This record gives sequence, structure tokens and C-alpha cells, in this order.
Amino acid sequence: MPELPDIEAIRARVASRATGRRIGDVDVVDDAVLRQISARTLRETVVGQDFSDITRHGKVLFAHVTGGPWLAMHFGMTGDLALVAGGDALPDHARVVFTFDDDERLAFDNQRKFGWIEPTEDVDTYLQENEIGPDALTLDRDDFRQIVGGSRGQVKSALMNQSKLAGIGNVYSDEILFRARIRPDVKAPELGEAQLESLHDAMGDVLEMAIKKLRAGEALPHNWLARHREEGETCPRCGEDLSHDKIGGRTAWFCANCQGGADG
DNA sequence: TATAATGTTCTCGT
DNA sequence: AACGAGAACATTAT
Repeated sequence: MPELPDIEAIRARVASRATGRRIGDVDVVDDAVLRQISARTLRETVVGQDFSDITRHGKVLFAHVTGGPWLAMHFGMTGDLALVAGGDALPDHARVVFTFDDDERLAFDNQRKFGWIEPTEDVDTYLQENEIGPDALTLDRDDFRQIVGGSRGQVKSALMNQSKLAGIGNVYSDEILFRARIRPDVKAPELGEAQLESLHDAMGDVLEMAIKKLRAGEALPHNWLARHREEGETCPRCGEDLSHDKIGGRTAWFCANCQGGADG
């Protein structure tokens, strides 16, 4: 579940409970998720310290080790950060497990192993080196217009491009386009000013509403497209059959009836 | 059993 | 050179 709202929900759930507690042990169950650091160095870096802060930018979570680096955590296509009481079972695909002094554990859960944990001295440096653009949640309207309107390809691909704006993936790009009533395959340069504005509005609405829901542990609203991206499902707005197409290598779901071309 | 899955990165072509 | 499209990656659920 790892797009901006999902990561933000994880951050909110974990931040206060995983900070300021001495880490007594680190178990690297599968070092395939470690980048730029060995299991041994991770252990030396973290054991005896605590996380002083946990923040997020786009789809990346940053946990600061007191007196040391930040750990950049990315979940890839699947994953979670789970707090597990001592004695309770870890998630099935816990790849790295931090154990606090009271035996509660923080598990980096990552079924598909597309995720990673990587140290960095500074968050801004990490973002620059990895060419990660501004966070979608705080991107203002003018910058959004410039970034998306200035792209050459299809609008869905522009929204998902992390170097342009960070945090939006396949599911939420579809949701934003659905709300703005714009087809995902429209070429970005064909969008008018009004459409770029409504797209920006839709992005803010979708992200903020999704964060509220997920933080409360609730499902996304039933009238959202995200609840219907399945063969045979119909549009929650007009009832017509939903369409899907391959865009940027991923499956884009949309309503051909509700979502128009560049001129609406 | 074959397919697709909420992501990134590499390669290739324009 | 910079950008965009598509394949590859590891693993599991349907």
C-alpha cells in the first residue's frame, strides 16, 4: 500500500512510538533490502542509539539515528512498518527488525523485496542525489502547473514521475484524474490552464482525504475509483463500465464516460 | 498454471 | 542532451 497517503499513515502511526527509545538489537533477516550499508555496519550504527525523528518525503520515510545518519526507507510495491510487542509474531515478510530495550520491535515488512533501507547524512542531499522532486502534498498551484503542464508525455505518467513531483503512484494518479474528470492518456501539453488547476485541486483533495481515512484506519470511500479497479466493475459516478489501458507500463483504470479529453 | 500486483531503474529510441 | 516508453527485477495471490 505504499503511495504518499499510505506512507504518511505509517509515519503518523509509528513516529511517536518508535522515537526516543533505545534500540538494543537489529536483526537483518534478509540483507537484499539493505543499500549502501552492510548488516554489520547497520548494527554498529543503530544499536545503543535511538531514532530521534521520523519524517516523510514522497514515498520515502526517513528515520534519524541520534548522533548518526538518517535511514531512508522505501517500501517498493508492498510493505509496512509494524510495531510488534515482545512475544507477538512478526509479519510474514519482516526483512529488518529493530528491537527496543523493552522487547517491542519495529519491523520493516516488505513482501516483494522491491523496498530498501539506505543510510544518508542528510535528507535534502538524499533527495537531490536521487532526483526526487517536491512533495506532492505541499506543491503549490503555480509550481504544479509548470511541472505537469511542461511535461511532454501522457498526464498520468507525469503525475507518477517521482523526479517531477514525489508521492503519487498508479492507484492515486488514477484517482486524481478520475476526480478531475481527465483521461489518463491525455498528453500533458494539451491540458488547459483550467484543467491544470482542477487537476491540482483534485490532487490535494484526494491526498488529504486519503490520509485522513488511512490514519483513522478506515477504507477509502466507496465512491472512489480505487475501490473499483477490477474487471467487471462499474463507475461509482455514472454506472458505466470502467475501462483500463496500459500507460507507462502500468494498468490505468478510468471511466471513458466521465473522463474526457484535453477539452473536457 | 499463467497473470498481474500500489515501484524504481536501466536501456533504448527520439 | 534531455526526455519518454518499455522491460526487468522478486515474490505472492488469484
